[in-house]
Amino acid sequence: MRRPKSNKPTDSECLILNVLWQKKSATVREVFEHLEESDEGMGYTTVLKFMQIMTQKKLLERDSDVRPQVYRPYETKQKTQKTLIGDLLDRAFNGSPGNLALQALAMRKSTPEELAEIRRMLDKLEEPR
Amino acid sequence: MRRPKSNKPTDSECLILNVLWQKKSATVREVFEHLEESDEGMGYTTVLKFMQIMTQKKLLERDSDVRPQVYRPYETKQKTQKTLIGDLLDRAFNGSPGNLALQALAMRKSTPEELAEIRRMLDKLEEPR
DNA sequence: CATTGAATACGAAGACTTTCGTAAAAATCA
DNA sequence: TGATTTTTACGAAAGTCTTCGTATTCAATG
Repeated sequence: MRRPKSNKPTDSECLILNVLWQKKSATVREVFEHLEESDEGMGYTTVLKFMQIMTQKKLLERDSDVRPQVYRPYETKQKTQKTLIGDLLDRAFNGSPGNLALQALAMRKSTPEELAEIRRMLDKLEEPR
Repeated sequence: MRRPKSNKPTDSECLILNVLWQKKSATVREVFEHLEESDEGMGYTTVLKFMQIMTQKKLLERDSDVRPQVYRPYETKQKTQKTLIGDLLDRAFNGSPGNLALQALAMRKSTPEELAEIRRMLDKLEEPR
C-alpha cells in the first residue's frame, strides 16, 4: 500500500519520452505516428491516455492554448536518466556507480568518442582538488 | 496484452535478490529477518509469496529436499545485473552504454579502486586487437 | 499418537499499468 | 451552419505487482 511514489517512468512511458526527447515537443498524433513507424504500435487513444497520465505525474507538461495540444518533457532528459540510474543503483548495485559503469561498458560496444569522454571524466574525478 | 516477458525482477523482487546475493542461499525466515532489520519490512507470508513467485519465474531455485526449504538465485548476480542494464539501455539511453556509464559516474562518488578498474577496462576496450 | 508451533500453499484484495471503446468537444469544410 | 473529421475526456477491462489472511501440512515433543 505505502510506496514512495517516485515519478520514475514505466516501460511504456519511456517509449513516449524517447519520442519527445527527440522532437522536443509534439502532439499526440505526432507521437502516435512516430511510434507506429518505429516499432511498437499502440492505438491512438492509448498514446493519448498515457500522455494524459504522464502529465498528471509531471513527466510531461502540456500547452492547452494551442489546438491540438502540444506536449513536452517536464524534466530534462538528463534529469530523468539520472532518476532511472539512481533507482537501478539502489535496486541492484548497492549504490555503486563504478560497478554499474563497468558492467555497462563491458556488455555492449561504445564509440571511441564515448570512451574518450569517459576517460576525461575519470581524469576529472581523480584529480586531487 | 502481448508483452515480451523478460524475467527482469521487479522492485520488491530485487530486495529479496539482494539478500540472496549476499547470503548465497537462505530460507524464507532468514530473508524475512534480514529485510526486517535492514529497512523495508514486509510480512513473513509476503516474503514467502514473493519467493514462490520468483521461483516460478526462474529468478530463484529451491531445494525442497531440506526442511525448511532453501532458496538461492537462479542466475548469477552479474547476469541479472546485465539484464537490468540492458533493459535500461533500451528504455532510456538509445542503447548507448557509454552515455549510461558517464552519467552513473557523474552522479555519485566512486571509490578510487573502482575508478582504476574502469580505467583498465577503457584500456582494454581501446587497445587495437 | 495428539498437540502445538513453524512452514508452506492458496486465494483474494487493492494498487498500478496497459489497452481501448465510446462519448463529448472542437475544428474543418461543403 | 450543418455535416464530417479530428481531438480530447472518461471509464472500464484485463493484466501485473504487492500485500496478507487463512488454511493446510509438517515436524517436534509431551
